[in-house]
Amino acid sequence: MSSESPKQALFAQFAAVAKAAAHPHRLELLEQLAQGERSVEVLADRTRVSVANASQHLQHLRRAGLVAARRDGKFVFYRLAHDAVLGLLTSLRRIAELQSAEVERVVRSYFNDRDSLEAVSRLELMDRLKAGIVTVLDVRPEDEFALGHLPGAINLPLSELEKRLADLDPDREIVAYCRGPYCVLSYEAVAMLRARGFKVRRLEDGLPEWRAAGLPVEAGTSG
Amino acid sequence: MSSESPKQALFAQFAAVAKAAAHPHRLELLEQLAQGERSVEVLADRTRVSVANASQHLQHLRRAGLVAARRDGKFVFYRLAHDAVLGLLTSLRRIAELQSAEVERVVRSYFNDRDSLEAVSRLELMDRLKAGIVTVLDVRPEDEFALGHLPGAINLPLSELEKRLADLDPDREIVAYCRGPYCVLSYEAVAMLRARGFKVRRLEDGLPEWRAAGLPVEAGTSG
DNA sequence: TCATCATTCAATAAATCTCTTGAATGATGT
DNA sequence: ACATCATTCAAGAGATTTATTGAATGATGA
Repeated sequence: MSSESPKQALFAQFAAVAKAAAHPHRLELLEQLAQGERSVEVLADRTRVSVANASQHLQHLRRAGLVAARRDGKFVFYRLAHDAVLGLLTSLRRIAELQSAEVERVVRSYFNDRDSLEAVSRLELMDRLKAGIVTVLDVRPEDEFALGHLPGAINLPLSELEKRLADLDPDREIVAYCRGPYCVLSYEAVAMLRARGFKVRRLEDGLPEWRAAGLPVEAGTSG
Repeated sequence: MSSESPKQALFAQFAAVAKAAAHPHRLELLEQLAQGERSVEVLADRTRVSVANASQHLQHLRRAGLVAARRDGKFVFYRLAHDAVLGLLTSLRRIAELQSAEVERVVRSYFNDRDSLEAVSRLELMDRLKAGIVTVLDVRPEDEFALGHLPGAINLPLSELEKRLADLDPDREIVAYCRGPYCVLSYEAVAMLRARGFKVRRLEDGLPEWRAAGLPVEAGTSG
C-alpha cells in the first residue's frame, strides 16, 4: 500500500472498485439495490444465492464503497452508496452492448426486439405526460412501487395484470415500465396488453434511470 | 454459458467488462490509451511492466471490448474501443473518491490541494477562450500533443518549460492542462510558473474528457 | 432469561488470475 | 533466404477469489 507510488495507489483504488463490480452476483445485487433498499434475506432470495453468500458479496460491495448498510431491528438494509454507482452500471452495460454480439443475441432471443425498438425515451414520456395523453403503468411488485414510482403511475403488478384489466382505460395510450432496461416484466406486460388490443409501449429504461436523471419520483401506494 | 438463464448470461457479460477493468495495470493502460493510440512497447514502457505482460493485459482488455487493435507494419497499435470506456473510468474514479478517504489522502499528499481547488472547469475555459483573454498551455510531450490538443493551445512540454519561458506572454492568464485529472504534469507546471510570477491555473480535467464532451480538438504540431 | 431469527464470521477446497520465462509468430529490410 | 524486431503464445508456480458449511453474533419478544 504505502510502498507504491501515488499513481499506483490511485489505480489500485480504482481497480478495487471495478473488482467489486466484477462478479455476476454482485451486479445482480446492485441492480436490485438500484430499485431501493433491501434486506439481506430479500436480496438473497431474489438473486437465488444462499444468505451467507449474499452477505459476503454485500460486504465486498460495502468495503469498496458501492453500497451502504443500515440496521433496523433484526434486519440490515443495504442501498446504493451513491448515484455514481448507477453510472458505473450504465457504462458496463453500454460497453458490453457495443462489444459483444453475445449480449445482443441474448437480448434479442429473450426479449421481443420489435418491442424494444419501439421503446419510449424519458424525454418523450415527459412530453406526453405534460400533454396528459398517456397512462403510465408500473408493472413491478407492490413493495417496489411503494418505495418510489413515476408521478401518476398506476401499479398493476404483472401477476395481477390479467385480472385487473378493467383498471385500464382502453382508449388511452399506455407506457409500461419496470426496473431497468433489461427487466422482463415490462416486456411481458406490453406483449400481453397488445394481445388484448391496448395501445401500449415500453419505457426505454426503468425507475432507477428516471430517478438518476433528476426527474420527480413519488412514494407511497396508490390506485 | 448456454445453460444459464438469459438474465445470468447478461450479468456475466457485464461482469466480464468490469473484470477487465479490475486491475491496476490495465487501468493504467486505459489511461494511457485515453490519450490516443499507442504501440505495445510504448505502453509497456510507460506503465513499467514487461512487454509480455502488457501484451497479455491488452488482450484481456481487447477480449472484453474495452480496446481495439490495429496493425501497422511490425507494430500493433491499441486504442480505446469507444467513448463509453472513458465513462467507465470516470465512474470508477468518482466512486473511489466518494468512498475512500485513502484516495483523498493520496491525492492531497501528492498534489498541492490549493491548486486543485482553483482548477478551471471546461465551461469556464470555453467562456474565456471566446473572450480571447487566456493562453492555453499543453504541457504533455510533443508526440501526444501532435495527436490532438485543445484549439489554439501552445505546447511546452514540462521538460522544456523552464528553457522556453519567453514563449509565454507574462501578462495573459494561462490555463495549463495535461492528460487527465490525476496527471502530475500540469500540477508541476502550475507550481513552477506561479513561482515565476505568471497568472496560471489548471484545467480541471485533461484532453480525453474535453474530447469526450464533444468539444473541438486540433491535431498536428504548432508553436 | 431463553428461544428465535437475520446476519455475519471462519475455514476449507475448488477454481481463477497473475507474472515470469522462453519459445513461436509475423512483418520488414538486406 | 536470412536476420531482426515487435508482438503473441504456452506453461507453471504462487496468490487470490468463490461457494459451502456450520458456528457465532446481535436484536427481538415471550
